[in-house]
Amino acid sequence: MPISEYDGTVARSSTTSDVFNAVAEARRREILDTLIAGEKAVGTIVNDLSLSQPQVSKHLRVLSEVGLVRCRPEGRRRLYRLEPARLGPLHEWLAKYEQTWNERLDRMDDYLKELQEQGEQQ
Amino acid sequence: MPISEYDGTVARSSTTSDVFNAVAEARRREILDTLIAGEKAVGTIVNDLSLSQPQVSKHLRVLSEVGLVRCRPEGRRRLYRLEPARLGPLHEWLAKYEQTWNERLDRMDDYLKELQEQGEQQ
DNA sequence: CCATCATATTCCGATATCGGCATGTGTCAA
DNA sequence: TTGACACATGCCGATATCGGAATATGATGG
Repeated sequence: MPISEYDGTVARSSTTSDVFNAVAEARRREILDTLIAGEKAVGTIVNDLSLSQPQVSKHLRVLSEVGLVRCRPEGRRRLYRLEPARLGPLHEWLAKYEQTWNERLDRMDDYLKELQEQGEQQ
Repeated sequence: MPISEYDGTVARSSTTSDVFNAVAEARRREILDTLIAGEKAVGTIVNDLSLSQPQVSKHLRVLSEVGLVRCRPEGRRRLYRLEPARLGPLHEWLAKYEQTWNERLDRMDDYLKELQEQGEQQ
């Protein structure tokens, strides 16, 4: 008799721990958006976005864990600010597609340039 | 007595239905990545990424639903191709942060241009 | 030291999500 | 028409995730 039978199921890996998933939640994006204006206290975010305080704290925690925001205590408040550099992975991933994205436009551009050069030669 | 008591819980909205969440899954990103090379059949993706066939089909379904890929039947196979334009929302959202991101570099750039123009004037 | 304000954390139920497995559907070839 | 191939779908269990409510922590002012 084996010590343990085969389970047949697979453990899901935690997903909240990377930038892509952190940003996948609409509320978290809203929080990031509101932080573009600058450093804000939790209470300010709660008011601006009409979310519950625990909700905001939890989302800020997720954002902190992936480094998208940083915290600075000021008196009894905590000011959160954006760390936009951490969007790097997203940006880099997306960059691969922008080339594909623009390929048609690029080809069109090349074609137009070709026409133009021919015109100049004649 | 009320017809129904208050539940106290809140229904979660489906998340897989927007581009951000579609792209949040690592496997789905891999699938998209492998499609940059061009149109591929499901079986090809299965081989290239060493995933199970149903897994790939399901992920392709999610990607289809948000328009990130499109399907074309060819014989008994189905060829999927990228629809990079659908990454627009992601790109636009990110664009807001690249400005913040590059602010320092931009200021540096402005400073250099200023120096250069002064040099040309003299 | 105590009351209060600001925020974080914990507990909970409902639901979404993922992967494996089995099966359905559709197309081709003999 | 039948069988094989390519893919899609349905069902399942385990787990992740979200929001609400209550509570814990921590700083401040009197």
